[in-house]
Amino acid sequence: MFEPVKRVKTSEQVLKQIQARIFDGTYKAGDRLPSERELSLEMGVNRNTLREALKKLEHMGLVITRQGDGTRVLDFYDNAGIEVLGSMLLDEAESDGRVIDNLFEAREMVGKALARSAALYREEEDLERLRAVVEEITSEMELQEVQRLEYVFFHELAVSSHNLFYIFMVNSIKKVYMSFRDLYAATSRDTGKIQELLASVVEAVERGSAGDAVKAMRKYLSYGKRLMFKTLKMPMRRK
Amino acid sequence: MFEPVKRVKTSEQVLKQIQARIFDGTYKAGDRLPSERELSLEMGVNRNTLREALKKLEHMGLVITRQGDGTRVLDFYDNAGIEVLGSMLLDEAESDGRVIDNLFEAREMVGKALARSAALYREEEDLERLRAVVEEITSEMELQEVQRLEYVFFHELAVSSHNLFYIFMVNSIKKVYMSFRDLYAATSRDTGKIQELLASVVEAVERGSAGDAVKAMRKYLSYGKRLMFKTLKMPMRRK
DNA sequence: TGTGGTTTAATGGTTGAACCAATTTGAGAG
DNA sequence: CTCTCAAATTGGTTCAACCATTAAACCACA
Repeated sequence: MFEPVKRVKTSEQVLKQIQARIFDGTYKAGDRLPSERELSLEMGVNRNTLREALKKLEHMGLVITRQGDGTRVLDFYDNAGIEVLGSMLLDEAESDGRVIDNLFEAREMVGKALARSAALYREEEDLERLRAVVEEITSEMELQEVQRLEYVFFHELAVSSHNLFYIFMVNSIKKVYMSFRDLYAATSRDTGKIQELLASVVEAVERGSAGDAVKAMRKYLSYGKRLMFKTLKMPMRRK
Repeated sequence: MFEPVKRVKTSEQVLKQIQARIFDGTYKAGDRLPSERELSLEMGVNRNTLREALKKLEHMGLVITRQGDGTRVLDFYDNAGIEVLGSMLLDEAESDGRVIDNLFEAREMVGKALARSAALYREEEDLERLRAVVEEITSEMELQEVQRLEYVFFHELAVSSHNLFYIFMVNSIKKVYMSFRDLYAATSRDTGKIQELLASVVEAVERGSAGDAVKAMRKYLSYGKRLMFKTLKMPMRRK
């Protein structure tokens, strides 16, 4: 199976370069970046293209731009939004396992919250969609497809909770996970077991039992976590 | 006390206009926006300026742009990231209280997770910073300043958890809350009580007792929630 | 001495026109 | 009906110029 050729836009390459310098500390918090005219000249791109990259950095909370002054680097611990985590994973400067560990802890927190809230607030139509997703999982599927359905399941849980915050948060998280999709997809899984675990979540949600839904979710989460850490040959270090 | 004068960039106004049309359904999911040349002409701005706005919309997950094809509207329930919630609040089309309710439920979930994780993983230096924030709260303070410190407290809790995901998530949430800062700041509060409630969270975190930290956090959260709903003259509808 | 006004230089914001590159469309060949 | 390829459409990039804001230097005056 071939991978689709990825065309990289110029502005995207520019973005990555500046971003890398922020993450590795070349540009520190408080520093002022060279002027747009200088930067564009140095990188050999047009000022408009460079500006596109700067705008995205600003939106991510990595820099702040003020007309007449310049573009300054922000402390990303204080300002960066959740989508930055994906970029950091790709730069893999922090890939000592700490970030992965962090992600799995968050996954647990979010998963439980979704299960609980869905059990409390789901409507009839929600149940149908949840069941449909679980039944769609088959053993002949490619791993990437199973993974996609697991995301859809989380999304449908969020929708079932009827909480806009949860819905958008799941979307944000999905983008982060997409960054290390390959790694995740390399983890072998028993699709039958996954289907079974998710089905029991749906069952509890259907009964409206928040406690059982959380328990079922925990089982599913720990199964995935165990497999992942085994694949990574990484110890589960956190409590 | 004066408010700083807000200068609105052209591209920002363009952004708002298109965004509004997406939220109110004028542009539906799947629709193709008019071409950049058309839109810029119609709005009376330069194509580059318009493109800046489109780029931001794309980054938010509201549209997708493909060279040669065009710019298409996405279903924001499936694609929008968490930062969109702020924009939706401002457009206040959904301000029937539902979103506020959603936010408070999420606030509870996040708050507890932070308290628990901080109690488990905090270091000595973290405690000092947490204490410092709590002590900084005084009764003579303006409400906006108290509010800022409450955000700082959450941020420091996230830092204490040593979980990058939590840190960035708090940053994202902060941006959402900033959108309805005025409303939040209009809620009268007993700063002494707040200080006391937060202090007991710190105390539990210091002892490393996750259970107590969560309990203390719950007290603090429900105090703020009660006040807010009273101010809004809104019933707490959700379970 | 310092307070406020003015000038100047640097920086980002916006504009306009032109051309490049990807995609879609549809007429025409087979 | 299907395939091919040229044309039209759309976003991506470049170039050059000018506008708006900011900060710093300088100056006048009390």
